[in-house]
Amino acid sequence: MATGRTHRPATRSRGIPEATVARLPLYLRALTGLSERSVPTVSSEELAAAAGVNSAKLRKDFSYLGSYGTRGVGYDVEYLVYQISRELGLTQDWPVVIVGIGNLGAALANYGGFASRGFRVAALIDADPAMAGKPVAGIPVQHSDDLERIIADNGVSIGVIATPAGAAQPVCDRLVAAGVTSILNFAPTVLTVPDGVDVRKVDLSIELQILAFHEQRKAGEAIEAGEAAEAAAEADVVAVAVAAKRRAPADGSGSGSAGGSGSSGGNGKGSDGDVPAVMPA
Amino acid sequence: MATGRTHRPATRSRGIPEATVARLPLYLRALTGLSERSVPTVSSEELAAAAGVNSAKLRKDFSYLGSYGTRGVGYDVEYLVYQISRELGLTQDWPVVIVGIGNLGAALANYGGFASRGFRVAALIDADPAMAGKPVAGIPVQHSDDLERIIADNGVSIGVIATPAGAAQPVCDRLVAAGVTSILNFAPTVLTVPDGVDVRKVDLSIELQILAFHEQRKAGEAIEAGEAAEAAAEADVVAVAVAAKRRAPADGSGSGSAGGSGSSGGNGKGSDGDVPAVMPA
DNA sequence: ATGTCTTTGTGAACGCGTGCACAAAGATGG
DNA sequence: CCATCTTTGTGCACGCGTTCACAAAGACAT
Ligand SMILES: NC(=O)c1ccc[n+]([C@@H]2O[C@H](COP(=O)([O-])OP(=O)(O)OC[C@H]3O[C@@H](n4cnc5c(N)ncnc54)[C@H](O)[C@@H]3O)[C@@H](O)[C@H]2O)c1
Ligand SMILES: NC(=O)c1ccc[n+]([C@@H]2O[C@H](COP(=O)([O-])OP(=O)(O)OC[C@H]3O[C@@H](n4cnc5c(N)ncnc54)[C@H](O)[C@@H]3O)[C@@H](O)[C@H]2O)c1
Repeated sequence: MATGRTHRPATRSRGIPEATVARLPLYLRALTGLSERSVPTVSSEELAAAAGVNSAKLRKDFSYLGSYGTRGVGYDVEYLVYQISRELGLTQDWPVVIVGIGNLGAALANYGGFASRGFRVAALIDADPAMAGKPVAGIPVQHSDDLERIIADNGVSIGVIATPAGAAQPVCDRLVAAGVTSILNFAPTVLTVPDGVDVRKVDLSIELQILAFHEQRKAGEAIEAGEAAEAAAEADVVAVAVAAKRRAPADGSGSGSAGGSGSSGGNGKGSDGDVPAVMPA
Repeated sequence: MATGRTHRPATRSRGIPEATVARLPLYLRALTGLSERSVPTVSSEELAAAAGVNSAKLRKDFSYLGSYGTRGVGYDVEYLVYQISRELGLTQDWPVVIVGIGNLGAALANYGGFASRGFRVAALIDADPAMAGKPVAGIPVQHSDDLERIIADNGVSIGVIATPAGAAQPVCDRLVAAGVTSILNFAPTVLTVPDGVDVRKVDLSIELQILAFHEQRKAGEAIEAGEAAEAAAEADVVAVAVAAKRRAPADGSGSGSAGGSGSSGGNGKGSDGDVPAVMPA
């Protein structure tokens, strides 16, 4: 998940909670799908299922936008699509620049989902002189010397950074100085920006590490359970039916549906008994 | 940020809060930087600044791992690097498969940051027969017919999905059936998985929409302020002319009241004054 | 040994987000 | 017009996450 705003301790922006804002695009996507299939109305229950959220949460989210539903019927799909689009600012055109046209930057430039919702790739910028003029996804790459002019000429307020980590902060500073007030950062660095500028980051490495944490925990629990259950013979399974032997540690607590997990941890490795490289004092 | 776990209402995994787990990679990155510069110890204040978080939060995060600091001194960098790595499961090897080797998948395969921390690209999988055998980032692409065998042979438990949206759920199902229990999804779809399987998603489109929301809000506020202050000269909040002609309808309603529905959008503009395609009844 | 100074670890308060549960609103049928 | 049935909108309670603030722990100097 690309998470992480910077600064702004959850300022209830115009009355709409941040968590709600983050879900609106999800609803919008589900609604667009319904719209294409000409479904006229949808209930909170159905839409919530399509978006993968709780229906009460969805209703509360919509309540922040106003009362757009009809009791006993549900929500008018087209109308809701319009309202959410307007709320998110998608009824206007957002020129975007991508800085750093390498592997990732090029993939982003080629991404069709960009233009689909009000976003338009206004320019591609790279520091490599050899790339200047070369077209990527039909758009000629421009040299970063012209960054300020490009931002100004196109009225760009959203910038995407796909440069190496070391270049990210300097590029960010230039973008901000040139007038950009929203940045989507793919480089693995913490960007520092002045107040009034929003930064969101997408960090593949962090996502994988979070998954690894849970994966390790799952494997650990499985082993614990397995050993407790007396040297289960199912030692080196990997494929077997995933949650088949689900052992739910029955954590006891009532509310949280828990959801631990069983399942085979992939690597049945044994070599993890490493020792701290350095002791603390 | 790539956000979004699926299911699991924040089950305090092994006592470590989910929010803390999500920050550990951030700390680890900062610590690695210090380690490379041979800094022996670091205070919570310094490290927190480097990671872009509050120092109290950082100390509380570390307290979940144990008492690894020394009062009056700070934390031993090397020791902390090891502890966090171990906690995240990075001391072991995690074979990963990438499914869908298109623009994005190829960029991911080429991503160096992958191997840096215990993650190893075990295989690249694509449904296009024309791609089979072709090397991408030095690794030959394999056909998706062999998906199950590849997962099993390599003991893969983490899968990355970079296929078109339509193929994501079927691919996900096959991965899970084959034994994968953690999935990082780049396709713009809500994946449904059985209990015990973790899904995280990276959704560029959602990130942009969230930025657009705030961008619109900023523009609206700037105008409000400007008008209220009567052509005040302090217009240069950050980016002066950015989207200067937007006119947020300033819905006025306080919290919840939900009352003032009417008030038709205040955009007196000509061109962008779209009208709801359908009214709600 | 004692005092001072730095920094950790955490108790406690607070606010946000979530989900339950239900009254009210409105559709639908007779 | 009334009864019934569906579904919204939201009051409320609860738990997680964040932050403040401070006592305790230990380093270091004298
Ligand atoms: N490739 C991925 O899948 C992936 C995944 C996650 C994160 N990332 C991160 O995204 C960033 C880009 O990754 P990549 O694989 O595309 O790298 P890359 O080396 O292929 O591309 C980087 C590009 O940035 C350009 N560049 C360098 N300095 C610049 C500057 N100051 N101004 C403008 N352009 C500049 C380079 O000329 C190059 O074209 C890196 O920070 C990487 O860590 C990449
Ligand atoms: N390119 C981006 O920057 C970007 C950004 C955000 C999200 N995405 C999403 O990532 C996904 C991939 O984007 P892309 O630009 O690389 O698309 P792409 O069309 O270039 O690549 C898709 C690849 O998936 C393969 N594929 C299709 N069905 C498959 C199946 N059933 N099993 C295995 N492989 C299959 C195709 O052969 C193709 O090689 C899309 O869902 C897209 O929306 C892409």
